[in-house]
Amino acid sequence: MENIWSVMYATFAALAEPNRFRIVELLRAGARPVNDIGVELDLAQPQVSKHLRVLKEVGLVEVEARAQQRLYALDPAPLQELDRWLEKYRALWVERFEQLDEVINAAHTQEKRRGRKKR
Amino acid sequence: MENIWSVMYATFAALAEPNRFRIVELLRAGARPVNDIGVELDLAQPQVSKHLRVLKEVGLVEVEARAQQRLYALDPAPLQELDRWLEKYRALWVERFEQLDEVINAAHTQEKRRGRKKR
DNA sequence: TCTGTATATGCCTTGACAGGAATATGCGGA
DNA sequence: TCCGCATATTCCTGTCAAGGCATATACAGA
Repeated sequence: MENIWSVMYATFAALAEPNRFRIVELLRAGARPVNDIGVELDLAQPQVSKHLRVLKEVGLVEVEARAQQRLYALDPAPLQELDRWLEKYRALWVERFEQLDEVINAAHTQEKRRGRKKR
Repeated sequence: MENIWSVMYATFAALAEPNRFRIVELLRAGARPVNDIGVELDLAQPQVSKHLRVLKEVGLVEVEARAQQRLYALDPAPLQELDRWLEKYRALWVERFEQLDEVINAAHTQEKRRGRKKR
């Protein structure tokens, strides 16, 4: 059995590769056949196919056969997963912002205080 | 000069490694010294140090010296970047949802229509 | 059925990276 | 100053993934 996060690792790995990231960004504008992608991003056709395979395996992309070509379209589902995962972290940067705010206020009031204990 | 996305690739690469991902998840609850992390996640100390180095390089973590130990804390800034990047994609899953909705409605009304052209 | 176009797959080489084990470094206390 | 604890670094090895190139597959049209 697999780790519950394994899907996320795979998604991260897929997006960590610059050319795949570019493909994802490109497909955001709409579906494209393989050759188109290669031309647009200046990649050899076999490499495009291979990258698309990886993207398909993690569910970031889906194919539709259109005569002899394949139309690849972005499937945002894994990105939505990522978004849900980030949810847990949003509180952190809000908190950070408040801390920063506090520091600024402290500076403004020129108030000197001893280092507070961490919670 | 670097690609504007290079920071994102690095963040993705950092999070694609299961043990680093676990470290990030662990640090969400608060800062920890190196040894603590190793014990908690059952990792050898050198590996923890190495993973922390990578996390620090991408800015996901920051260190505070505390006597002879180092307290590692999560820095959510890169995650916030990620969040901002995802912003552009949120519209996609909303759109998907609406398409799905449409399909459901169509099924409910038993309406038969010819395949519409893509926009 | 033969051909050409679009795409997928296989093989090879190379580079990056993770874990393991040994060792170096930094710092506080006696 | 010497020792010990906490952490960082180094070296080694194995694995895996990406690019380049050649080739296989699939399908439409003549």
